[in-house]
Amino acid sequence: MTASAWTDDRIGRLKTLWLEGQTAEQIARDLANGITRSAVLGKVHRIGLSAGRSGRPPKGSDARPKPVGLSPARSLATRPIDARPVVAAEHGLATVLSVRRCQCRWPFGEPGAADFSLCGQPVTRGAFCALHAAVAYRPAADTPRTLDRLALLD
DNA sequence: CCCTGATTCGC
DNA sequence: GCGAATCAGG
Repeated sequence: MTASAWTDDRIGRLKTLWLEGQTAEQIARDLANGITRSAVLGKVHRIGLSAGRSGRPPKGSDARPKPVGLSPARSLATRPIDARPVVAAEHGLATVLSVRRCQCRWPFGEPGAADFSLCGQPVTRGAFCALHAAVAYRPAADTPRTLDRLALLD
């Protein structure tokens, strides 16, 4: 078969593992083939993920140290009023910062979004609860039943 | 020094 | 679009 062909299946695994918090090297190892961490990173970036982890700030050529134009007189009473993201945990019961080792880390929504959350259910296998583990750690052959259950999640 | 990820270049 | 190399940060 085509050794390096990023199909939806592999991309899905890539996204899941990446959002799991797995390192590029781990993902590369999970994907197997001839995929190295560089290949994983390249795909991850092109796909739209990346950014949010360590590494390097968005800079390429110009450091842009903010030359001039700084507002001299700014209302120092600028209220740090927030948009009140109280609606947060609508899908999951945990956040990336609050989730514990024993809680399911299945991602809900887009990472970085205000409503992004994690499942938070008791972990059964690896980093997920029984239901999500069945999807994340698919044994080998994905039964249509498993995918059908996924649809029932939401 | 090690590790990580991010960005950029070449194919 | 793909991978590898390189750079930068922790």
